[in-house]
Amino acid sequence: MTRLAGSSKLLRAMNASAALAHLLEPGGLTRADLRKLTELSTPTISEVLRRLTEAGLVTVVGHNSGRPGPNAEIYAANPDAAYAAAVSVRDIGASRAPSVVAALCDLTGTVRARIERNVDFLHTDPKDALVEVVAALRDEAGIPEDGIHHVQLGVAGSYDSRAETIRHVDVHGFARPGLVPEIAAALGTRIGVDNDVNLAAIAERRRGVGRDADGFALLWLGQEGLGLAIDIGGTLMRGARGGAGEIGYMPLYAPDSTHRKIDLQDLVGGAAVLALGQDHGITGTTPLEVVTSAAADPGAAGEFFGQLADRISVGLAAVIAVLDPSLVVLAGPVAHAGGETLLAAVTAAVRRAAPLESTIAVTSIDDDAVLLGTLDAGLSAVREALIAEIRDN
Amino acid sequence: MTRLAGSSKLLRAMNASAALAHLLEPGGLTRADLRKLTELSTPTISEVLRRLTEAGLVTVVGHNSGRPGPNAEIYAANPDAAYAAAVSVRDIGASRAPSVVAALCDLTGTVRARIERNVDFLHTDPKDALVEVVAALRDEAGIPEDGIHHVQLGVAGSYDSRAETIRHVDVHGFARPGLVPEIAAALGTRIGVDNDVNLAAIAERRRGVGRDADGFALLWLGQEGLGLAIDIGGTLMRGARGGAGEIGYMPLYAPDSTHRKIDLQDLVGGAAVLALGQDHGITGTTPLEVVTSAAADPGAAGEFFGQLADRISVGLAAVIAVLDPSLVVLAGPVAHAGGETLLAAVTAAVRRAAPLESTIAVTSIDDDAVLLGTLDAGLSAVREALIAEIRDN
DNA sequence: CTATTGCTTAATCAGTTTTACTATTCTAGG
DNA sequence: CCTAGAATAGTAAAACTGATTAAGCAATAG
Repeated sequence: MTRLAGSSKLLRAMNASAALAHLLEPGGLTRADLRKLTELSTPTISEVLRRLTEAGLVTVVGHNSGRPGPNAEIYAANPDAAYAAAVSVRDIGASRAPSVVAALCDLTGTVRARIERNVDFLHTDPKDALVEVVAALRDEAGIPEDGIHHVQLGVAGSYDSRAETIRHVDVHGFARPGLVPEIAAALGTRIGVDNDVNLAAIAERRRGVGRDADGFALLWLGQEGLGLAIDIGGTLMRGARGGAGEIGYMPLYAPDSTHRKIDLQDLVGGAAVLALGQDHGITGTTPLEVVTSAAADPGAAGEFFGQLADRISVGLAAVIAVLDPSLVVLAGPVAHAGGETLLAAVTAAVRRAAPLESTIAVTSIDDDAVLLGTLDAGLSAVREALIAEIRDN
Repeated sequence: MTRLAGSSKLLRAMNASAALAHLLEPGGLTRADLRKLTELSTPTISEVLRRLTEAGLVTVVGHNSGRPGPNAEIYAANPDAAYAAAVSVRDIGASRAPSVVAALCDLTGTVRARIERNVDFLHTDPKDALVEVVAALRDEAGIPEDGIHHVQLGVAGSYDSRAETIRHVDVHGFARPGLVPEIAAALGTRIGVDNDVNLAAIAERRRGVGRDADGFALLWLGQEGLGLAIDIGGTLMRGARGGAGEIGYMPLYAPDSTHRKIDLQDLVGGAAVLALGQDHGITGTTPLEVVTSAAADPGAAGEFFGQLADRISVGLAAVIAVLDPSLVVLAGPVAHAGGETLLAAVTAAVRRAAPLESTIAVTSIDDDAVLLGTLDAGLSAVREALIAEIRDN
């Protein structure tokens, strides 16, 4: 419970930070709106807005009209008060996609720059690449040297925030201990790192099917591996060492020793999907191609989807039993390509395996979910930093 | 982030509630201690203590001495300011234990009364039984009619706090929708309901091996079923409908159709433990007896423990992959009886199945963990209610 | 022109802190 | 053993900060 104590200074800081928090939400607010939201009196709201405006965090963005009396001023957070950068790094592997995708947005979330790079991390130090990419973003958006407050990094691995170390990562050079503080020092900004699947879940929470859920589990079916993100009321469960959701390594029960030990990755990882597709005579040289062509002709690929769904339901059943999520989201390239056909098959398979109370859905994000989520995470970090700064300045 | 806003009234309430929160912790505090803890000035501390004392929430419990100057007064929460009652209801099933165990404690956590009943719920309405038990507790402790602020109920089922309904419960009469509000009305107190395994985890967090963990998963191996509780930094994950941790229903992967569908309950539930024991020629007519006699002669029962541990590791592997807990606690009668022998076997089995980073431990609570946890939960509820009451009176 | 609304100014109020002071108790020195 | 001095506990008064209430002025729709 609240153990904050203090004097009138604390009060002022709290009121300013409460107002700023409301102003950071999209859509402008008049003094009257803020009055209702914060339950503060008019003079106090004026005073708070005066200070926030002086600090450059808030600006007048318009005027009300159409009602009697003077036109009320509409305030909103100043878009240029701070910027957040997002960098998504991935193993190129089977797909031929760029290995670095990055974007920059202002305080209102508007994307100001977006670039793609094909960095060869075998011959480039991650720190140098990061610095170069962030500088390029700044150039493209035309933003001053110190404009970026936070750089958020997304990687296909688990991030141990306590040890500040990235683990289980395939991209060369990123597992080096001490890398993250080095990058932070080189960039001169705050830095956040998170698992790509977690970041996709953040995007799903803010713009996708997870928007109104009180919590959900997101199963990521990627070209290579698979992953899980757990959202509880908007916050992600990361586990003791950032390893929560690393279900690819989950061993499966073998009733007797005649079956070799297999894990979930062997069942629904990219290689397994590719092999399953070939068994069913479906064309394609990557998992994504296989599922895409199967989804194009669901009639012929019914058997394929059925078996794939059965395998997916093995993992989902464990997740549902442990977490009881109200919603399960299927995401990642394979799930996106499978679409409604895959969804129907998985729903049926899970219902067969266990009494199902969770809703299952497919991601509704068509753009690069990981990048969008990384941006969202970076933006949240910037906003919280601003609010905290106001609160305990 | 903090969106609280208000005027000096809020400040006073916050300061009072912060002080009360500190005073509710065990051990008395002087004004000087509170000064350091809250960073408030001496006059303010005096004022806050004056108000809290007037409200009867705080009393002087002693005087400092041995240092120069006047003897400082030592303040602490008044034990008799409020009481919490805990009632643990269980299905008698194979064990012959009482079906209702209840206790009452004061605000400092001292147990003032404890009773056991063997209520036949086939012929008694839960509401009537609850009212009777709580009245008996009050009598035994000699506490006035309105002294009990909160009654906490523990049941072997999942509690959906949104629907105020108990699900998956074996005890007759408790699944009836609307029961919980009825009980609350009949008792005239606040009421809390939770799953027995969750409550055992609360006890483990406050008095057991989970004390210093930043999070843990508790696997409950009971006489009948099994369950899981997930503690994240002191708060429990309950899932969308209170069904998180209902891993008994978790279906297991069957690589081909020759194996019938089985779930985890079939593998490590009480009946399975009993059967496994009999297969290995271990004496005993209940799961607890089997494990107890096996643990008495670990040399002869090595094979039994090995196979049991293999089965347990199936469930644990899924839990660890999904949650990445820093600690896994084995609890419940079977685990308690298995002790260090079982622990060693399970640790070995899990290590074989998956790269293990989580520590595994056996519960360190010898008393009725569920009842203790229920008391703890009730006490926390009372304390938070008092703090909140002060805060926004 | 009037009613209504937006916003500011002045006066008041509540709560905390600073400063000053008194009272109490231990320690040290005679 | 007694007493002076130092350190600490707690209170009282005054000053300070920030919020609210009340009053008033300006702007605008109808």
